[in-house]
Amino acid sequence: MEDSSTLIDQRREKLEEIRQLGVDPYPYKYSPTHTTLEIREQFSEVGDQPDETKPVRIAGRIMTKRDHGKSGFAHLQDGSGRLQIYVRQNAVGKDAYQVYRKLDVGDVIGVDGPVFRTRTGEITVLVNEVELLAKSLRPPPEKWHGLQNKETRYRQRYADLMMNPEVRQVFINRTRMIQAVREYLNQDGFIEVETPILQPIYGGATARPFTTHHNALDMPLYLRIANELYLKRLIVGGFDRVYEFSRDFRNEGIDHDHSPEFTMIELYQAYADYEDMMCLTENLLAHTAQTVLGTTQITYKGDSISIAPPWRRLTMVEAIQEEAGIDVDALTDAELRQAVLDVGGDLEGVAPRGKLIAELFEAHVEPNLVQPTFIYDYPIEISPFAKKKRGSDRFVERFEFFIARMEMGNAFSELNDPIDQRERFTEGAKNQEDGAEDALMIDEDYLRALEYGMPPTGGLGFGIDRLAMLLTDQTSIRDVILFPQMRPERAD
RNA sequence: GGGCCGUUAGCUCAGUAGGUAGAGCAUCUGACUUUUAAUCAGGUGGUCACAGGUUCGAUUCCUGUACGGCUCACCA
Repeated sequence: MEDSSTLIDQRREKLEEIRQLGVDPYPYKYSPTHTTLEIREQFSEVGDQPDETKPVRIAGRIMTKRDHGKSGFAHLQDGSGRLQIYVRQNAVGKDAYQVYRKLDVGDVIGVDGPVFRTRTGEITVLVNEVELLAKSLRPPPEKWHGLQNKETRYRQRYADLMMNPEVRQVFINRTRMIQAVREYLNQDGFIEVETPILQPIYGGATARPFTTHHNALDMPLYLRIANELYLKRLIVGGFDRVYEFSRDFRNEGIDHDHSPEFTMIELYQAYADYEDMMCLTENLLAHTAQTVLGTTQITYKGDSISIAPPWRRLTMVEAIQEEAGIDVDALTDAELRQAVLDVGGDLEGVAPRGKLIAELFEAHVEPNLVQPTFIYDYPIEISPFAKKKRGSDRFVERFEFFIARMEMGNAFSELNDPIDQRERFTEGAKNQEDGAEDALMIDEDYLRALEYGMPPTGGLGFGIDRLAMLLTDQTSIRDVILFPQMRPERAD
């Protein structure tokens, strides 16, 4: 990172000059009275005469600077926006003005003075005192185009955020979205909990984990791929409604909607089933969109989408019938295999019927699900933690919901029969003999918990990052994660 | 993993049908006390991602590497 630059050299020289003038370029504190936004609001009626009896103090980064001899304009940017300041030599004094002239775009300063409106109508602080709060040594990106280069934007998110207000808004909306979800669940009697990220046995999903090692215990540990099984232990323990925003880690590919480190929310509600979860899902997301965006009508990649309940609901079998005209129940195993081959599916090993059905669904239906849609009743073979559908041995009470062609979340009537659960584990663990790293690990402690008895429970999980993408109209998951994972830069 | 594309000044980008490069902004010097992409005058700034090859000569053509983007496949 030691890239020599004359621009940086110049700023270091200025830093020394400022010190020579007796100014500390890195003081300890400043006490603003207002944010720039508060000034905009409180002084919206201000006239062209500054009211010296109502001085304000604001602090922020110099984003533009226009010097005019013995006066100058600049824009300060703080967390709430930008505001213009006007610095005049005969207001701040000659010495202070000398220091001000040495300041650069990028420097953080505090100013004190009254508010007025300039000839062109812009609300402006007429500065009586300037204080340098932090000297910037690295020149910021260009003021007009901002920072465009995607690689730099991801690697130096700080520069991206300071230059690109729309990026900042994406992340503010992400946070507000999380707050809206939390608020809704808290009001609905849910308790937010924290469960282990380091897990001795990973479970609750199928994915390859990140592996680490605990020295003192001398044992392997895994970064969680899901927190499902811990939350259900809490249901056994008597927390009837729990949720957790869970940073999960999956050692898989990276693309526009997959990140090795991502955020899910999982929630569990005792005495509920998957239909209750459908209602909760659509109401929760509608509330969230309404809170963050003020509407349930959103636009994503040019598609107009309504989040308002009720959402379309259809079973996986119905969906395949509708979109592909294929009645999977009428097909023999061989015909089903052929149907999968027809859509370019791969049939490694002995694919059970349920997997074939899911393949057909993914190929024919998933790409068409733009409006919010619940797809329910999944094949049992791909759903080891879901309870069998009432009256069926082949399907389970599970749904996933899709919006804008993205798989957003997953829910079940949770399997609470410990004997059935053990069989599902055993079935799933068979994959491990094939060396599959994402095979199910038998979690004996979880089975023990179920043996104590878990009430009937509805569970739901959905991807926070994907929801953030949807609500902020971003096409890549990296654009809703502040510091996306990147390969290291080459050391020069 | 495959395919396509990109990497040129601090930033945003041109460009060289092979003869070592330009603009705008930023920066520096000077002028300027209501500007706002301030203006005016004059300057500085680049191993053209990295390494090989072809060539009298490569930033340009070829090959490889690194990093990134888009996309297809896979996993969520």
